[in-house]
Amino acid sequence: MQLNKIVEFHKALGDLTRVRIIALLQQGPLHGQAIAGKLGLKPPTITHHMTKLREVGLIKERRDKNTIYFSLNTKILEMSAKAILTVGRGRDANMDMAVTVEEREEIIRNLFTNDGKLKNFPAQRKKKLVVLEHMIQGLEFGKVYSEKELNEYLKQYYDDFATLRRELIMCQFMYRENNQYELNPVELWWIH
Amino acid sequence: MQLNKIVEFHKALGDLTRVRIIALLQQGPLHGQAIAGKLGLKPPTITHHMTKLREVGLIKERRDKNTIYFSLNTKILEMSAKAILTVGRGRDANMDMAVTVEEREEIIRNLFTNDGKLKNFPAQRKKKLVVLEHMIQGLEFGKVYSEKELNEYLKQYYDDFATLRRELIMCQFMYRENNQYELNPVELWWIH
DNA sequence: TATCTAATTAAATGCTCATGAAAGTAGGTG
DNA sequence: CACCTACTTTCATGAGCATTTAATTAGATA
Repeated sequence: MQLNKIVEFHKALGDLTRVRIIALLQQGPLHGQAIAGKLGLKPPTITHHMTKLREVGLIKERRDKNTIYFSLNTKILEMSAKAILTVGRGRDANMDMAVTVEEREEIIRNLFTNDGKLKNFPAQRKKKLVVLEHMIQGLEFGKVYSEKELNEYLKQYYDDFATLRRELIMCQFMYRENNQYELNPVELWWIH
Repeated sequence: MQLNKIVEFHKALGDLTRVRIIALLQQGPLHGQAIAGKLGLKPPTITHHMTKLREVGLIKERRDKNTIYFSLNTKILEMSAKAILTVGRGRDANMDMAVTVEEREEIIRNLFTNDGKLKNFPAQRKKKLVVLEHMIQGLEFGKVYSEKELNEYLKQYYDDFATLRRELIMCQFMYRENNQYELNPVELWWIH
């Protein structure tokens, strides 16, 4: 898994309020005001924290009338929690250590314009992985994308979105099921 | 594990520099200046981060002349990383291994009056655990109680609240930090 | 002794972020 | 329509913290 993802995950849990929210959601789904009540906090504060937790993929939600029930994405929680145990080791080392932070930054600097557009799609596997991993940062974990949505998203980086889409599947960053696309669990990225 | 400990652990890993240090130490011990060199940072910065990591138990060190070799305490890393997976969970589920539901009900029926008062505090360990677990059901998980608040709460069950308070700590149902009390997550309860 | 190296401390700087008040949005109901 | 409820957005405040420079401590060596 990418170092930044790991950092963001732990940053999300490096706050007492958010850990208490996790503890509450372990018992079952809850809506916002219930959480606020149990923790003695105001609704805006809960919104703020749920946003943080959602950004790292830890929250699933279901809407009923104008009440939103939050629940825990335990799959993501488990994978993210275990990521730190293997960082810098084994297969992971080949991605994150063989490609140093400086190298990664240089690859991205060379292959993307200042506007964030991809200049050309690299053939070299190492660069390809860096580029793909960089572009999917804007995608949400656990969310299902239609092919149209995914095309739109990819087009902001590169006109030949079909190539990008195909590579995302072939390199296991994403998973396709009857024309719907979803990010693969981070675990699978290590296979590279 | 204690909620605050979990937070401190994740706070320690919620920083890119420290995660990079962890990744480096996964490969083997390193001394301070070597870490500084590999990360492109100054020695004081490394000192700062090693202090943070040491505070949550992640660092072992060995001194050779005036060089200090840091290495990773992988045991602590693993336990701390997994703590978030069970926080807030299990309340009733995990206790059952020691005592059956029927047994528990009989113990509570025998030792509490109809008003819910505790008749006397049992010496037998098994009964003691059931009684304590029963009484803390009214406490909020994740909330910090002053000693005064806790005394007030316990007094509703038993006049000798000091005994109850001491036993709650000794049996690991609660955790005390500078005269503030908090419920321990369930996974500690059945250690003893 | 003086000197070199490694690590730490102290102080300053600048950035990140948790919290809540006030105002705004969205969906549902009478 | 007005009204209610649940949630979000914006903004201000204040606390925490990552980083570095300069000075200091500690150990080893010649």
